[in-house]
Amino acid sequence: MDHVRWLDEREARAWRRFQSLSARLDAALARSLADGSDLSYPDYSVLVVLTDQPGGRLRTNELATELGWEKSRVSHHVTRMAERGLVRREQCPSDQRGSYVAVTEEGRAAIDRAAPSHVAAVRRLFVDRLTPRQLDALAEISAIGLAALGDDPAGPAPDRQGRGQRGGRS
Amino acid sequence: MDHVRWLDEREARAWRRFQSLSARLDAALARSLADGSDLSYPDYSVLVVLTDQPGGRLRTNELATELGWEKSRVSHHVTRMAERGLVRREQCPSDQRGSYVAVTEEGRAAIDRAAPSHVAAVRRLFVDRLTPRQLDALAEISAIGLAALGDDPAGPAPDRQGRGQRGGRS
DNA sequence: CGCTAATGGATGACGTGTCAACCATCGGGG
DNA sequence: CCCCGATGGTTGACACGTCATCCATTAGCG
Repeated sequence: MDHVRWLDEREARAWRRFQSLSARLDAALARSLADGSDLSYPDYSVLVVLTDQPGGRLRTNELATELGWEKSRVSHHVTRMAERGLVRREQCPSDQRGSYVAVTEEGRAAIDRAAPSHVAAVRRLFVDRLTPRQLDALAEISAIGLAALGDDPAGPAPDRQGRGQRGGRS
Repeated sequence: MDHVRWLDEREARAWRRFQSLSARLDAALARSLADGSDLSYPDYSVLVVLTDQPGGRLRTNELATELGWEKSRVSHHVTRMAERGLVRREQCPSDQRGSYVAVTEEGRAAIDRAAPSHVAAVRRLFVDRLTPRQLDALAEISAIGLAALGDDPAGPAPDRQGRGQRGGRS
C-alpha cells in the first residue's frame, strides 16, 4: 500500500493554523522579551526553572529534563549565560563529573524585571482571548499530542518546561 | 497599578502544554524529515509553497508573505537551497530589482520523495489522534491567536504557510 | 524633469540549535 | 581489583534566524 492519505480540508486547516500560530506566537514573545529586557526567550526559560528551585540551583541534567532540551543545548546556553553573569556553574561534591547550574543575583534581578511584561504579553496575545472551555480543550489536545510523542504531560517528569506564569512568589 | 496577574492554574496548564507541544512536535517532525530525506523542515516549507505555484516560481517577497518569514530569512535560505540545487534564482523582467525563486527538477524530486513520510508523521504524531471536534476546536483557537497577532488566518493572504497536506496533485 | 521616499532584496555579524565526537568519572561484574 | 559499559558533561562544526545596514530601482510629486 503505497498510497498516501493527504490531509483533508478540516485536518489541513487545523494543522496549518496550529503551525502558523506556534511559529508567530513564539516570534512575537521573543521580540516582546527582547525589548523590555536583555533576556532572550531561552534565557527566560532557564531562569524560570532555576528560580523555582529551592537554592536556585539544579544539576545540569535535571535542568535539561525540566526544559526538555538536549544536554548539548543546555551546555552551550549555560556557557553563554554564564559569560553574561546570569548563572554560574558549580562543582558537584557527590559526583565528580557532574555540575550544578545556579542563578546569580543578577539573574534573579533580570527575570524579576522581565517577567511582568512577558506574562502580560502572553495574556494579551493569547491566553486572555480564550474562554475557560477553550483553555481546557487546548490543554487536553496538547496532552494528547505530548502523549503521542512519548511525553506524559502530567507524568514522571512532574511539570515540564515553560511555565509562563512565573512560578515563584517574588 | 503595578500588580501582575500571573496565570492561574487552568491558564498555566494550557499554556505550558501548548508551548511544550509545539516545541517537541516541531523537533520531532524536523528529525523525521531529516532522516528519510535530505530536506530540513524549512526546506520542505519552501518547496511546498513553490510547487503549489503554477510555473513553480514566485517573487521573493510573495514567497516571504506566503511563508510568514522575514525577507532576510528567505534570502539566506534561498541562497543555501540554491547552492544545493533545490531552487534557482531568476531575474524579474518587469521589475529590475525584483527576482523570482523557482523550484528545480531536483527540488521537485526531493519533495515528492519526502512528502509521504512527512504527512504520515504529522498524522501519526498528532492529527490522527484528534477527533473531528478537537480539530475544529484547534482551528478555532488558532484563528483567535493569529487574529491577536494581527494575522487574519482566512484573510488577505489567502492561506498561510505550512500546508502539511502537500497541496498539489502530483 | 529631478528629488525624495518607499520597495525589493542581499549581506555580515552574531546568537541559537543540532549532531557527532570526545573525555572523565562512576558503577557493576568477573 | 580491574575492566567495561553507562552516565554527565563539553566541544567543534555547521545549519538556521534576526537585526541592522546597505544598495539599486522604482514610484510619487512638486
